[in-house]
Amino acid sequence: MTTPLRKDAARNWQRIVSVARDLVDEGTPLQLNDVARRAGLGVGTVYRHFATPEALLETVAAPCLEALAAHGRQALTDADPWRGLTGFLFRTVEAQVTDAALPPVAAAATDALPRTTELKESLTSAGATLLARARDAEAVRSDLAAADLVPLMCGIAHAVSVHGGTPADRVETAHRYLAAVLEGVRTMPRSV
Amino acid sequence: MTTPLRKDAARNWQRIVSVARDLVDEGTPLQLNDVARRAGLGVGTVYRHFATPEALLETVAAPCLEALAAHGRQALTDADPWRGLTGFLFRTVEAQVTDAALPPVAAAATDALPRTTELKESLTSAGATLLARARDAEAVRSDLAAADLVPLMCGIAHAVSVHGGTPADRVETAHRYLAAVLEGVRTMPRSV
Amino acid sequence: MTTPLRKDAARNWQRIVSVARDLVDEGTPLQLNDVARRAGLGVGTVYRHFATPEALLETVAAPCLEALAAHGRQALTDADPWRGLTGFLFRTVEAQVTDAALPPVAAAATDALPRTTELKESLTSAGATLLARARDAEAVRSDLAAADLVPLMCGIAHAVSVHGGTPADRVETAHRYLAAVLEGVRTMPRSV
Amino acid sequence: MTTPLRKDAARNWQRIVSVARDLVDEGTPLQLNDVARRAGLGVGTVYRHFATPEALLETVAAPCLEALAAHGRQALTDADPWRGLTGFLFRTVEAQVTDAALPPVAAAATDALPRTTELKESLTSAGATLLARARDAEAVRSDLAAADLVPLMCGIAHAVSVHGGTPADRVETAHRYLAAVLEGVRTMPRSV
DNA sequence: CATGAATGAGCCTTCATTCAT
DNA sequence: AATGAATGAAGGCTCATTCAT
Repeated sequence: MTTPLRKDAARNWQRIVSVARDLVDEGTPLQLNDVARRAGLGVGTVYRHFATPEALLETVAAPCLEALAAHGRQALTDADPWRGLTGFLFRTVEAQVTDAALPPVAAAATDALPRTTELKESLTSAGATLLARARDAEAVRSDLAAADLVPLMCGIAHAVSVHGGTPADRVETAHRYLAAVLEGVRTMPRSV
Repeated sequence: MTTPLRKDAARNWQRIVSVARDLVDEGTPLQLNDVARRAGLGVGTVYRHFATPEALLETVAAPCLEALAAHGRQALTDADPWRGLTGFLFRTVEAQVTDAALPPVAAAATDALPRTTELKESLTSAGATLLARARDAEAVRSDLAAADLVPLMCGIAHAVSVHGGTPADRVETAHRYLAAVLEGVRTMPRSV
Repeated sequence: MTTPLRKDAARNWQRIVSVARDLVDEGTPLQLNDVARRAGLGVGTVYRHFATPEALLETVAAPCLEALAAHGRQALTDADPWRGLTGFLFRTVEAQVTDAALPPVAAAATDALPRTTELKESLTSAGATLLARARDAEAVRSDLAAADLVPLMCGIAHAVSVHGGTPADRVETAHRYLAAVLEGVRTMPRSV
Repeated sequence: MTTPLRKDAARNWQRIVSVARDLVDEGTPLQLNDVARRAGLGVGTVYRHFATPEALLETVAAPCLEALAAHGRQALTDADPWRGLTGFLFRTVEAQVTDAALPPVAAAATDALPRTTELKESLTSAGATLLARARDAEAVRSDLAAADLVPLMCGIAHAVSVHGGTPADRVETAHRYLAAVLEGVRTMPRSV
């Protein structure tokens, strides 16, 4: 994709992202100066790699977005449209409540990195296709639009964080909330 | 409740709250210095009345919370438990997407003012009672807990804000999302 | 003019201006943080009084501009138009080479403080009137425009600073340069 | 003079100077990092060729200084000492208001490159000789010293920049100002 | 009670220069 | 010779909060 970094630069890049990951995990707001200090690097180095906190956050979130996108592609091969859609959405909310880097990236209207935009578009389009298939199979009510999927996932993630609890609780809560929403938008009575 | 304010103090209190309301409405972050300047008062005066920005925000949100609480009390008198519950929840989400002061207050784990805690408890308990009645009437699935109501309302409000749109759009979107969730938690065969 | 400052605020204001005066005199660039440190005040205090370095510099320059403006008004009463004009211009260049705060303020296209604009306009208009009188008395060539006076004063001041020398030298050099220019723009052969 | 550069090094040198010329022309401050980026070269390469921004600026200014020096030599051959002197000075101010690289180089008390010092000395000495001849011919007042020529040219250029206007205006203004000064230092009764 | 000046930690960002690759 | 990553001092500015008047 991009020019490969020099070995030492790559090591610093990794160190920065790793420190940022830790900060995100402990709920500390990402501040580039702070990251630099913790990584034992000059501020300038951090700024060279990541022009803004958002760019760094998106980089931290990227692997998880990649994994979701991969899952999205795979879900499209599912023979059962409903199962494909719901499986994808469960994974998505799980990711959102599990990885603190995701919610702000998912909710942001504009992205700092083109790669983030690509990934988000990939996810959006996977969701849209999965939804269209489920609708074609008459498994989903017609008043659920593709444009509602991202907001709903963000909403559920937010609901979970308001609910609180341990990480394990949170995953379980996310499942319950998503199940309720899915129950509300599916066509046929069936068990999830 | 509290010691009545001297007339001039009361006027200042009003002026501060009114300025804060305007700031909230225009999406400006509440800064007490800023409020003081716009109100034509000294910072100290503002601090005397409101120890923190949160306290001021809660004061701004209070009337709306009062109204919701009143509606909650009234909903308890509804002969139809399902209608009572859903009416209350629709009002609640409407308020959240309509008044920018509410979402942060609703989602906060701790309150700056005792009055806010009272009001939130009042709402929570109204919701719990309405839910219990609906469940007793077998209108609602048993896996929806009282502790889920607030998170779900916050989640829907957040989903709406991610979705975006004009204020009117937002109300409509909030209705759709709440309708989906309610559809997912009700017991009876759907009517739409 | 403006609301009188509280006594302590006035003392800080004075201290800031005085520190700034010293910095200007020793040729140090005006930096508000620096001023704050030297004045033993918080940065915020300096920023409260002077929003930008330019505002502070203009404040430092103001007394000198006031004095020039006063001289300008007095020069208008001189019975000899040529003497009025040249006296005013000599004072002006003297000030420019004597007070390091003046050249940047005089050359700036836009001012930070309204008061500065007023003073500069006052000087400009005094110069214009003095020039018009001298021209009416046929003491000055008609191709010297009012709009040339400020540039010429700035130019002479700059020439002097390029020439260098002790402060006393500089005043003398300024006189020589101005004398040459005046010799070039006057109508009648006469000694300055 | 210097060791001849390898062909690629020479190409880089050219590229750097050319980029710097563009930056100067568009009024952008010369920053070596910036130059490197625009030239598609490493910073190190730029630093190898030009140790400081001043050295680069002087290199950019050099051709123009060379041309002036050449004109100075030629002016010495003019049969009319006054015409030789004034022609030289007109050229000089024109260059100063036309080429943004010159004023800072001309006004600097110390040079980064020996070559610059040579060129400036060449110009200074040409001016001194032209002035001496004009004085010998009694075309110029005796109180104008050789050491005044550079300051006066710099002063006029500065006056022009304070006056402002389009490039064409500026040349015309420069002519007027120089004409006034010359008028003030010449011995003969005026013709203009 | 009201005032608003003062505080200063804290964050952001730039850029001249060095030096490992 | 060329590269460009790294450095980190330096400067800019904001804002929540205190406290003398």
